[in-house]
Amino acid sequence: MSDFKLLLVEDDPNLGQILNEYLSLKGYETTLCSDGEEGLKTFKRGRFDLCLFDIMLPKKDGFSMAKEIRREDTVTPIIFLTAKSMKEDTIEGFKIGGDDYITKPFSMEELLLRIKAILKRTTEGNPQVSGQKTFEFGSFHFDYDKQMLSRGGVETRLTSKESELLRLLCLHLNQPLDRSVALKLIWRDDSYFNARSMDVYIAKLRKLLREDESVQIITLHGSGFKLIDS
Amino acid sequence: MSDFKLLLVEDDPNLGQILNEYLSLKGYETTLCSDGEEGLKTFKRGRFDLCLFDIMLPKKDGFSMAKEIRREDTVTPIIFLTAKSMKEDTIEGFKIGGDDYITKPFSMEELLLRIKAILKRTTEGNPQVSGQKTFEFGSFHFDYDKQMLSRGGVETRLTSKESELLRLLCLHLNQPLDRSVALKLIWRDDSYFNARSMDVYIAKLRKLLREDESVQIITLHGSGFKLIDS
DNA sequence: TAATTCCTGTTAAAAGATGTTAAACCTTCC
DNA sequence: GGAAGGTTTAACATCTTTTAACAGGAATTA
Repeated sequence: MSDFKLLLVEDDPNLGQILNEYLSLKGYETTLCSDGEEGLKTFKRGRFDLCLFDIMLPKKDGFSMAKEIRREDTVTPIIFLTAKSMKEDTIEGFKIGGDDYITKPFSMEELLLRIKAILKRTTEGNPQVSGQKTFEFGSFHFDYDKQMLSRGGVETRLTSKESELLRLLCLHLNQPLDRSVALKLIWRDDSYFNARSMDVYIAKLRKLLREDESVQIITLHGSGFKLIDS
Repeated sequence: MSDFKLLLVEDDPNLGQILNEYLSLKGYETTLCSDGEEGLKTFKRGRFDLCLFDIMLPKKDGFSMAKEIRREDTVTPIIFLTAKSMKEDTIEGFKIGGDDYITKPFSMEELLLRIKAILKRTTEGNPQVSGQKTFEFGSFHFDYDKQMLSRGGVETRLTSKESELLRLLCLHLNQPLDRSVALKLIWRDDSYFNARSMDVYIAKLRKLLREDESVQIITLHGSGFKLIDS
């Protein structure tokens, strides 16, 4: 039970409904609004831990809402739901103070991970919410913050991309990790070249993990990978 | 002792002098400039928590100054000192991102309250402008105001840029500090050369922090740095 | 099963970003 | 004007990430 309150503003009734149900299922208390003015009113009335704003909205768009909110409140994180066509730098301008964005179409899992990451960040220093930063699998110990993989006293420094990918695999230990989820979370975009880049990193990780036979990265052809620890 | 730095730009020498003295008395560190160009130059050179700009000024008016500043810095609040005759809606346009205005004649107390309110709002929970002045990490103690880093009785005097950067890293301890965020806040401009300058300072800090193994500055390739304390 | 196509594995080279040091440049203070 | 200290620029080294190229598998279709 996470007990976090989310404000979701999305005009597409189908998507809004689905997101609302999914997030409720995941333990968040979600309030759904279907246009900008209603969203803003709702925001001002209640207290929310995080906002999810579609950008194109009736009456008042997501950016305008954010701008108004930021006059009073520089803390509450806002995630924008954007169409892929959106210029990156348009959005960049709004990435001040913990804001983030996610491009449509996105998977539920992707959104959830993003929400978790942000809430973790903003609640940090709060001992009861300790995020997972270290992982154990096989005979390995992996410290995501330090970007360090160690085994039997031997430490290997990882690069940022290696760390990011290994972290995602660890979070899904013995479970499938979807290609496009990983690509969007780490590379921010699921494109052909990024996909090939990811394959290169899978190869690198495999080489590193070769030390321990009980650990492997399995290929799920056409869908993704799975880190298994037997 | 509030320890906030204010930039006051006012061409009327009498008013400027009085405000300067009054605000200093109230515990603010005030810098007074008498025209727009000087004000802008001073702003770019130092780090201020709040600006007080007269609108009618020699060389460059207050609005133009604000406009130039907002290109680089969307954070630092600005209060305009306006003549009563000024059209309200002219000013409204500039009330973006925490800006405010106050019409002449005003009482000192009124201004003080306005300043307090804004500083309170912008400092609260906002890591980038948090008023935290001393930091502990690993076996280090860092005093931002004194620009002093100490460890086991050994004190090292830091330069201002070193201090600014270390402060930002400390404010984001164990969290990513974005390159462009740091550049905009410290160098006021995210350009190629400033970025290289920042890299030089990262190297300097790393050398200083090398004393304690449990503390490191991790590179987040393509995005920034992270000060970790394990 | 053969042929085709798509997807992944692997390696190396290219491109890009950062690390590091030293010299050049700028201020400030005598 | 010169010295001292701080900051930026330049140059080169190194590391990280992406792109390219080719080799194999896996799935699909006939």
